[in-house]
Amino acid sequence: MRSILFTMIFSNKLITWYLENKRFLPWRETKNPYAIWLSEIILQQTRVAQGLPYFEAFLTTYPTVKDLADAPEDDVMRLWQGLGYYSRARNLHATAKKVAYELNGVFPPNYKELLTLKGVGEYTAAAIASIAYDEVVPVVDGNVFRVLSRVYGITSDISTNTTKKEFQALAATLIPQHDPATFNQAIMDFGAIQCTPKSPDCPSCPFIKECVAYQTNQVAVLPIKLSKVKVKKRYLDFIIFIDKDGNTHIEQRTAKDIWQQLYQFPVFDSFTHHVEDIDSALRERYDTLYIKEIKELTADAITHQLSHQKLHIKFWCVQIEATPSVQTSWEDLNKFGFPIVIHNFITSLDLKTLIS
DNA sequence: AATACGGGGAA
DNA sequence: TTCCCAGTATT
Repeated sequence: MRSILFTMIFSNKLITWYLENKRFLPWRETKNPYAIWLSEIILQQTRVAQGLPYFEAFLTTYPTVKDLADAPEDDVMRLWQGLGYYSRARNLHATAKKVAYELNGVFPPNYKELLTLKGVGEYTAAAIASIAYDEVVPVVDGNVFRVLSRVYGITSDISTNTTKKEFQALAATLIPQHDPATFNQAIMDFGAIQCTPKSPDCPSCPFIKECVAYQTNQVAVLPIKLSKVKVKKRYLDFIIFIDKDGNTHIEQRTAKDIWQQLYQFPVFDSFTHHVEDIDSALRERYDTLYIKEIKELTADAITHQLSHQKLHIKFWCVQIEATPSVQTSWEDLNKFGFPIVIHNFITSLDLKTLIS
C-alpha cells in the first residue's frame, strides 16, 4: 500500500485532470436521482457514445419516474431496442413502478437501500449515492479496475469477487470525504479518456512518475483478466409468413434465454444446424397450413455475435392462405421491440419484392 | 465462483 | 478477429 501522502496526491491530481478534461454529459447537469439512475442503468456495459441517444430518448419520453412506471412494457422494450442486455429494460420498468407506487415517487436515499432495487448492483448503487446524494462510497467499474491496477501495479485477476473487494477497499482510501461525486466521475472519465484499454496516452499522463505499470512496462498487460467466455454457435431460421392480405405473424420471446420479452418471427432454433427441409419442418409444426410458396431471403446466413453465442441466422418468406395464429400488419411491426438483427433485416426489406 | 446476458466501436 | 464498455442476476 502506498503512503497516505500519495493518496492525497492521487485524488488531487485526478480531480485537477478532471476539471480540465471532463466530458460534458447531460446527466452531469442534474442532481435528480431519476435522471442519474436512468443514465447509470443505460451505461452498464455500454459506452457513453452508444448510450447517450437512449438517455435523451427515455428522458424525453418519460420525464418522470411515474411516466416510466405508467408506460406499457412493450413501449419500454421498443425504446430500449438495439441497446442490448434487455433485462436492464425489464428491471428499469419494474423499479420505476416500485419507486412510483411503493416509495411515493422517491428513490431510496442511500447506498444500502438503493441496492435493494432491481437492476441496481454495487456499482450503480455507489454511483447514484455518490453523484446524487454526495454519499462517500467509491464506484468500482471497468475504468476503476484499469486505472488502479495500473497506477498501483495490481496483478490480481479482476474477474474474481475477492479482487473486486480489494479494489473497493483501495478506492475507499482514495475517495475524498468532501467531494465523492467528483472523484468517482473523475476516475471513470480518466479511465475512459486517458487511461484507455488500448494504447493509453501515457506521455501526457499526470501519473507518469507514480504509475507502477508505466515504470515497470506493464501497462499493456494490466489489468489482468483471466476469465474467458466460451461462445456457442446457434442456428436460427426465422419464418416470415405472408398471408393473402399481406399480414404476417410475430410472437414474443418469454423463455429464460436471449432477447426475453422482445418479439420475433416464428423460428426454428438449433445449437447444431440450420433446418434442412423447411417445407417438412413447417408441415410438422403446423399440421394445417396451405403453403403457396417458400422463398429463402438470405443466400448466406447472417452472423450475429452475442457475448456467449454466435448466431447464424436465415430468414424465410412463406406465403400462405392465412397466418397460423394472430396476424400482424406489416405497418404495425414498428410498434414492437425486436432484436436488432431482426429489426435491421425488416428495415432492409421491401414488402412488395417479398410477395412478388 | 461461474455463467448468461447485446450490441457496437476501436485497434 | 479480439477486446471491452459507468455490470447485474442467477446458478
